[in-house]
Amino acid sequence: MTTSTRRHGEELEAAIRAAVLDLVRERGASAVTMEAVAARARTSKPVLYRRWPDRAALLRDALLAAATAAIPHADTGSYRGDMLAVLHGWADAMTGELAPVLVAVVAATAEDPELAAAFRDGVIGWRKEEMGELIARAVARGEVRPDVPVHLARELGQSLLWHRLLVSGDPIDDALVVEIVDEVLLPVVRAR
Amino acid sequence: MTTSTRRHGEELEAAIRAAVLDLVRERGASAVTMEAVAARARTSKPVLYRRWPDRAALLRDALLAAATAAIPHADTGSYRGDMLAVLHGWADAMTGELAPVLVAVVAATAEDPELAAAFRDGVIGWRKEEMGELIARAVARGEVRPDVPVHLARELGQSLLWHRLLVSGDPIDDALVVEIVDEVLLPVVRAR
DNA sequence: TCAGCAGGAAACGCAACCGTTTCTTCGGAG
DNA sequence: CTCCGAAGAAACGGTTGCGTTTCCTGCTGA
Repeated sequence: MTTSTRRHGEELEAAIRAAVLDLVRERGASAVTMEAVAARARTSKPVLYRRWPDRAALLRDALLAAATAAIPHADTGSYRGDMLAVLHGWADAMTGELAPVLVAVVAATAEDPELAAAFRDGVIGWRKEEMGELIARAVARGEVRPDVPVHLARELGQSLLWHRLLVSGDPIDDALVVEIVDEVLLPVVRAR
Repeated sequence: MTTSTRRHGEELEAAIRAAVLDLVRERGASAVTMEAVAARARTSKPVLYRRWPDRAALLRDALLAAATAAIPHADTGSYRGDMLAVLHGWADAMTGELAPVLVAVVAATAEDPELAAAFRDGVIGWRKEEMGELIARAVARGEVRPDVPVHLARELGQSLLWHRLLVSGDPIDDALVVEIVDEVLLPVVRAR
């Protein structure tokens, strides 16, 4: 039985963060009230306030932790393989359980400058570096022209996926990823 | 003096919608309370409730009206010219006074399915058609290969701009638009 | 083993905002 | 000119969520 055992430290915190994400998924970020989180995690408000100064900090922490875990990496040996792997990773995140969380992060960004800064420095900044290295490897292998506009190439594939997730609402699937790589990324990146 | 004149009908409604947008810009969508809107528009709550059933409806209405007005069109006679015009239009919207409003629309979409549907059917759907026609004209002129993946090509440029506005926070300017057209759109669309 | 820290339950006062009601006053249509 | 509908001011009760406090209890680590 896990029931009625009093949780501590790391275990308790994980349960709280999970409760936040559950609420985001089921009823949106506005449903993440201190009361609701405490109830959902079967704990109490003072426990929350002992760890996070206020509601915004808790939401920020839980969302960022989840988003960070979602970033895909790849080093398959070819540009096409790397890009397929990375974009499949994003597509999975954007179609699975994490999708509402990713949407919520961006939405919350609009009203929480601190979250915006952390998200862009941490999550997005890290992703930029990964993509930069991926492209550098491809250039070194001669698969990608050396004068490719890196700042565009490294966000092109993800942009299309984010656009569908956030703006158009159009479906995302594996066929789309392949199409993006073969019809968009390769032509852009190929020597002319 | 405009002061102390009692406004009516269309004029009053416009002032209310403007008040909503002002609040969104200055203090975020969560600051759009019925009290705040009434105060800002120098009117009273019953006036609001006479026109909109609740807070969500008012916000939805004001945001959608503003977003709809932002959609750029173009028919310059060339694919490159059309795309430059359309993307410059978006870039202007995303860097000017409308930027926080566009962000707020997408953010609000996450918690208001009715707004999401209206935004995607209306604003985005309309844009898709415009872009489809733009591409069809370009195909007819022989500037674009006939087997171009239209569903990708028509959202490619905008995706990069939306991604910067919503996700990465990276700057948007006219040089970027030119680069997108010349380095991304043209290579993708050109006969191979 | 036992002291004390941290978890958990309950209730608190407070503030904000909802949507409504009442009443007064302006101004536009006939 | 006058009448009626709409504008505007003010206050209402009700709800919700904040962040805090108090108190008890069980787990953990010395």
